[in-house]
Amino acid sequence: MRPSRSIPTLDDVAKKAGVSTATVSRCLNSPERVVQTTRKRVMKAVDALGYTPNFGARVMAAKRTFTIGAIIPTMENSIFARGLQAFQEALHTRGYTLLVSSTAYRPEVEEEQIRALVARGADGLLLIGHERDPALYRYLERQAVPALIAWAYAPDMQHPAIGFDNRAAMRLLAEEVIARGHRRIGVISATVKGNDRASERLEGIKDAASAHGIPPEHLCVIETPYGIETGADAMTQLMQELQPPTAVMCGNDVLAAGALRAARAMGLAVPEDVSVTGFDDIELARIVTPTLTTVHVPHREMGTKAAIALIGLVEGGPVGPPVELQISVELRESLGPAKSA
Amino acid sequence: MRPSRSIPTLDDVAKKAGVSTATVSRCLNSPERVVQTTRKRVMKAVDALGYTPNFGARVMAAKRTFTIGAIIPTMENSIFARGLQAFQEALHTRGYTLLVSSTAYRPEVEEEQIRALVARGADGLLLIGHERDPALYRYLERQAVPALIAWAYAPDMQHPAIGFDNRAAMRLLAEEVIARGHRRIGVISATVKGNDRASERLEGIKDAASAHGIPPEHLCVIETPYGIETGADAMTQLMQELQPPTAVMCGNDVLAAGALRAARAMGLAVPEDVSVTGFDDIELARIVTPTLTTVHVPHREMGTKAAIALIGLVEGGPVGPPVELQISVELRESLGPAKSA
DNA sequence: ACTTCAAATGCAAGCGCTTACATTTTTAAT
DNA sequence: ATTAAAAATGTAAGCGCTTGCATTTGAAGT
Repeated sequence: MRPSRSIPTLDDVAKKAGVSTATVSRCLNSPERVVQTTRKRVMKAVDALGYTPNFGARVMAAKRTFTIGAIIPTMENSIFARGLQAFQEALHTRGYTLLVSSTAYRPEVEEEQIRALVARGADGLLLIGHERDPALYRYLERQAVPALIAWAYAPDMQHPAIGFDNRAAMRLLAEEVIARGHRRIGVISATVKGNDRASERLEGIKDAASAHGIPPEHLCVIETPYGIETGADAMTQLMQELQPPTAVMCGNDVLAAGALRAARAMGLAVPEDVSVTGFDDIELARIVTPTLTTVHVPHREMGTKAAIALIGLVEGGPVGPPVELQISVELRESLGPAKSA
Repeated sequence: MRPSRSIPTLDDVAKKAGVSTATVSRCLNSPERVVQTTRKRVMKAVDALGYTPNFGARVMAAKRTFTIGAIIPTMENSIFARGLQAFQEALHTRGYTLLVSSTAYRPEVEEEQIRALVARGADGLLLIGHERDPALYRYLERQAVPALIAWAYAPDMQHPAIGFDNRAAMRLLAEEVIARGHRRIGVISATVKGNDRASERLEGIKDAASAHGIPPEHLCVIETPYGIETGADAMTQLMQELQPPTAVMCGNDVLAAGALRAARAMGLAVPEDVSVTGFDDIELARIVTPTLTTVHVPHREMGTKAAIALIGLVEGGPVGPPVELQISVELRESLGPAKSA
């Protein structure tokens, strides 16, 4: 739809500067290969015309875009934001540009976005979690676009990855909860389908429960989409049971924030009447009242390392083993001893 | 760096299907122009080869990308996230893809990102706020890339825009504060330089102050970068003055959340000892304790309308006047009457 | 069977850029 | 001065795709 009038091309610049297009191209891409005087002349022409190289043409000719794509489930909250920001910064200092798309947790949208980014010549991709259609991995391989998986880790993963063991992390937290005497534990989990992080976290809780003689099926699990509202609703429901739990473990901090709000609305004191835990340690966790006991994830570190690793792959480096990041349990106010029955 | 081996091209598909490249191209872009039987054959070849059109080549030949770029100051918090999500959804249903970049509030990065997106063939751009180097606007015009400005509104704006009047909105809120008897008002503003939203909000407070006989220079203004920590620090500083303010107005909800935390840390009750207000009404505002009095901005509406407007521009529609969205003051717990001296 | 015309397909010219290779200019050594 | 080597620049061949125009095919009408 753009008027073809006026957008200057390499040719225009070349003409204006009285050189060949090759020289202009070299001025832009490897300045050291053209002598000062000509370079100056060319640059002046570039400025005068307000020339910007046409990216499509450039990609086509050069096969390289210095663009990395990231596809995340959502931008609506800070879970990925922090890590992504670090990722972007690290890329930027290394001369790469980041393009982000989000999928609203819908696999078919993810596929679409992956294709869009690949088609746009992304040199590499950052993907969240490892659970997706194998055909997609085959596609990426075929297109020779390296993809790095973040926010997930398992020692036996097929693909380059950087993350942490969601299951073990949540288990660690659950151990803390159980150690404080909680036996009736409610769980508010994010939707498990197509979300390996959510399902692994849930498993982690079950692991701890089994280990301490609590039959996993005694856990009262509510699965709900992402959000503060949904977290609050789930909490309300949990606490209305005949035998309400003494502790509610949430799949992430956002759900936990909702749970906290619901507890307050119901006149329940946290942690006196009921304990609540989260996961991710986003800023929210320190702001809510009471402050939230949660699992701390080194988001920024993950983002930075992901950038370095991905650039390594893009530039032809070898595929290293999955990288596991250390998490830690942050004990804060929202977790207390179980209320004696 | 991709091995040239194997990535299938239009030609490969054409050969495999025994037709010309033109026919394959038509199959992909205007299927109705090719007869069923051939189309099937071609599609089979496409699938068999795992063919994806090369975007660069496509752009170059067709001049149209169905891609919209958005450049936002930060992804680290939900201020833009909510609106952006709506923006993306609206674009998606209309067949456009959204690519996002962030600038960390640095103008030179913004310029870079704008160029990157334009070069990548973005059909249109979403920009936040109107304050930027005029040369950039000229550049966009020259490249014939329509840009829509969001999160800002002023009746006399030169460019297509959708947003709200930050100054008037903040003034409205300030009136409420003053109406409750506050005369010593502290202000925690985001960095004003290069950020018209921040400076207009500040002006809004001054407007209200002047109107009620409070000399604007009596306002105690602290300017600080974005963040919860910085907000908390500013609050601490403010409350240590000899004559601490009875109300602290913050430039956005995130700063206000920090202020609230600092108040608690200092043993100050909100709003009994000091009132606090925010701006934006992000989810945070309802979660903090006490809940935050703030200005509600219709983020999702803004995102959706921005998408529609921008697509209109991209598809050659006329440039409408700036659109003003209605905001409202949300009175919640954090604002109370001034503590009598 | 023989036009006529529309529908389907093929041909080939770019789109704007990079880069191998060829050519010219400069530098330095004899 | 003369010449070889190095440095700077130019030439032109694609990169993979779309699309105007030419050609072929097929259906319909006589």
